[in-house]
Amino acid sequence: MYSVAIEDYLKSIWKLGSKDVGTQELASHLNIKPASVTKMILRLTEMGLVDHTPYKGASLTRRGELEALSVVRRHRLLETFLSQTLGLARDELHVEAERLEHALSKELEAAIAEYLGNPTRDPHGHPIPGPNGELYEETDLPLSDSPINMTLTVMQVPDNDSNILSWLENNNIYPGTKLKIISRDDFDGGINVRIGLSKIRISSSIASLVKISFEE
Amino acid sequence: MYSVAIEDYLKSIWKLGSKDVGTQELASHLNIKPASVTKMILRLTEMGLVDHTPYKGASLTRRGELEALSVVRRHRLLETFLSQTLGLARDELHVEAERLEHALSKELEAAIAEYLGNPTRDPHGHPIPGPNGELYEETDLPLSDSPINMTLTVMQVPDNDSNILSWLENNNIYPGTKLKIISRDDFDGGINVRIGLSKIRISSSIASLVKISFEE
DNA sequence: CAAAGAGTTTAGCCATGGCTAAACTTTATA
DNA sequence: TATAAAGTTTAGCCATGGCTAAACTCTTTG
Repeated sequence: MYSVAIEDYLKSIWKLGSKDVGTQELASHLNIKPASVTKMILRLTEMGLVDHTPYKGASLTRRGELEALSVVRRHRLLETFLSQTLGLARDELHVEAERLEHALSKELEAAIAEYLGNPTRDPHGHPIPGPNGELYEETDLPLSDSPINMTLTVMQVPDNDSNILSWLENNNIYPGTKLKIISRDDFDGGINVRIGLSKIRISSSIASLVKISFEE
Repeated sequence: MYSVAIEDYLKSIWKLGSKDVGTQELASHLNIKPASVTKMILRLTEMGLVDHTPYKGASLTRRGELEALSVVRRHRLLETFLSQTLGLARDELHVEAERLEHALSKELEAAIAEYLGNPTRDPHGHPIPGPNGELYEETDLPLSDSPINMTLTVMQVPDNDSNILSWLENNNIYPGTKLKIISRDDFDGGINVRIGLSKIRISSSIASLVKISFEE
């Protein structure tokens, strides 16, 4: 079993993409100083969880990736569980899962998954990796890049910013919401959207965090 | 927020009673060497959580006691929650709660307590301290010291030994079970008990871990 | 009541995972 | 293309919380 710190590093590298991740980028994501990151990356490399090219960046090995997926699975199962059982609001889930994920045994993970009926999405719409790291193909697209005048279904909202989340919630934007882009403001990429009867404006930075699909 | 290690020390001292706890006793309870315990006890004393008399032992200050009760509350709420929601067996609960208890926020603790209807006993029958450390008077008595030929109600079983727990469970002994002591073996304190239609023998060491009441 | 034994503490070591300051690479720019 | 800026690494420090070996204190017992 890996330490909390190690699990957090792997999860962060995973979230920051499949490319080589820079020391600084990782450091700011983890709220840690770059020098500390370098040191830990060396240890993770030693452990075979990460590949590191000095001055270039780090990426997960297959083993590291599987471990990261396991952490992500626990996190998203916990969010789903806390939402279902306790009815926590979408913007409270992340923080709680963030700590509990490190204390979840394989057995409890399995019991929760079964209780929930092996869900494939968490309450933010994020895909939940399978018990062996299986992750289905993502086809959801950023709202910011979506075509105008089509009915879109919100599939994913961000999980880690409770301000954004409660703003979205207050505007009835969450997985399942149907909406239509009416127009796009060329100067800054903001979009004007119709949801049911109301019209709202969504800034481009937020629109890029919301993912949609065209499916019914 | 205190570290996992500190929370474990406080909980252990609390469990080992209100008297001064010796270094060795604490060490074996925590699976740690005595020298390490001494060092930590000094730190806890520094922090005002423990009173320590060199070569005598340590006991909790009021602040330390409140913190210990908070950990115990989280542990027992979690056991109750995992039992209710996921239906985990009584002998699986302890191990899981043992790790989760350190990752539970005040908010989640409150949400769980409310969901459960503010229970006062966990699935092993142990009293759950209130949110401010309130603990009601214990009146349950060890089965080993109980009178013969009276109908007794099992109130508490141990939580930390899954072997004993599953043995008890297999013999239908858990909180709520009615039983009657038929006779006591003088040579070793073992007792013979009737539960429903069956008769079984319970060794004195196990009988001392089961607590009963005379109430209906 | 002195010495052995049991229990406790001290001293000093180690791994983990942070930090700052300084050195070193790489990249971008004048 | 030399140099400044930006990013990365190294060196060395610290706290936490373990460990062993040795010293110390208390209690027990011959």
